[in-house]
Amino acid sequence: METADLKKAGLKVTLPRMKILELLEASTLRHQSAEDIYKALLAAGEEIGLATVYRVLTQFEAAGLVNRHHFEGGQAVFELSQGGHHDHLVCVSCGKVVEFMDDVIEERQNQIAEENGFEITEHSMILYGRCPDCR
Amino acid sequence: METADLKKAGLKVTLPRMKILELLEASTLRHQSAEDIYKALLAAGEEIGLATVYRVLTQFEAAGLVNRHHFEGGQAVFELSQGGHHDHLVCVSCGKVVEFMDDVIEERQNQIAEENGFEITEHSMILYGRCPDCR
DNA sequence: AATAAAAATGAGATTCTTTCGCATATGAGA
DNA sequence: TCTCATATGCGAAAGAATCTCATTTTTATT
Repeated sequence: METADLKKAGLKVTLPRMKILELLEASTLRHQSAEDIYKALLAAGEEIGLATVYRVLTQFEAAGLVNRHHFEGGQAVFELSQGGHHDHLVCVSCGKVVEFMDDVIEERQNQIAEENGFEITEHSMILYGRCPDCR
Repeated sequence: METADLKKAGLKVTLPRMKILELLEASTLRHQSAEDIYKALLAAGEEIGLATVYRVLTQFEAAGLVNRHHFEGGQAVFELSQGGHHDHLVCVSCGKVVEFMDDVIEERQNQIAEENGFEITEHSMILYGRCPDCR
């Protein structure tokens, strides 16, 4: 991913946007809050305001570059939207996040929506528990 | 449900707690925010503070009397926890909420948790879309 | 029924996350 | 390089939920 992706998304190529995109790509943590990203940028010597981080992430989300999730407890987290749709397993103890995708569940969801006459726009499915390391 | 349920839950029988419980039972809306409840109480002539509403709902949740859900966009909503576990279909247009329960999905969730070595404590599954009336 | 101790309430202050407003700075095209 | 639309940074503001603490209400006891 690079500047071309920003242009393609109809976004001007600005320094904050590039830096945030780079950080998302370089980071080992796939799920980060706006504040995490803000602090990481600060630590890297980039002086980008928190409001800008929020704004840019929201734009990235609208452009389909990132996804936003509301895991329980406070801040939203953002992840680069590479690799298609998936759901999450979140460790309530250490915060580890595992992504998964299950066709059976996806299919049942559609079926349930249909049975109720709903036209699904999106869904949020998060399993909370204790990961192997924390049990 | 009545005062006995409060005692059973280890909660003193106070006027705010009784009124809130009554309201939850009497209301046609099964999913309400703390503020909704606060306003409904006000409208009914009960002078119960918002902080108390939050406190009481949190206690009810801990006691298993109500469930709290974070649908997207703002406030948490609360529902009387009668009728066992279920998930939700939420209309993004009118806010209507439909409850559902699917054994296939529940089973797959457990399986996925197991495959990943997780011990599930809870889960949140919400399908967003447009309901029949809003399509 | 009266009383004392423990617990709950109300009001406002406070925290936390996110957004907004506006003056200044920056990027893209001429 | 110049111009203009757009983006940024900062502080203010909004929204949701919690906390503090003086006061009131319960419950248990007499």
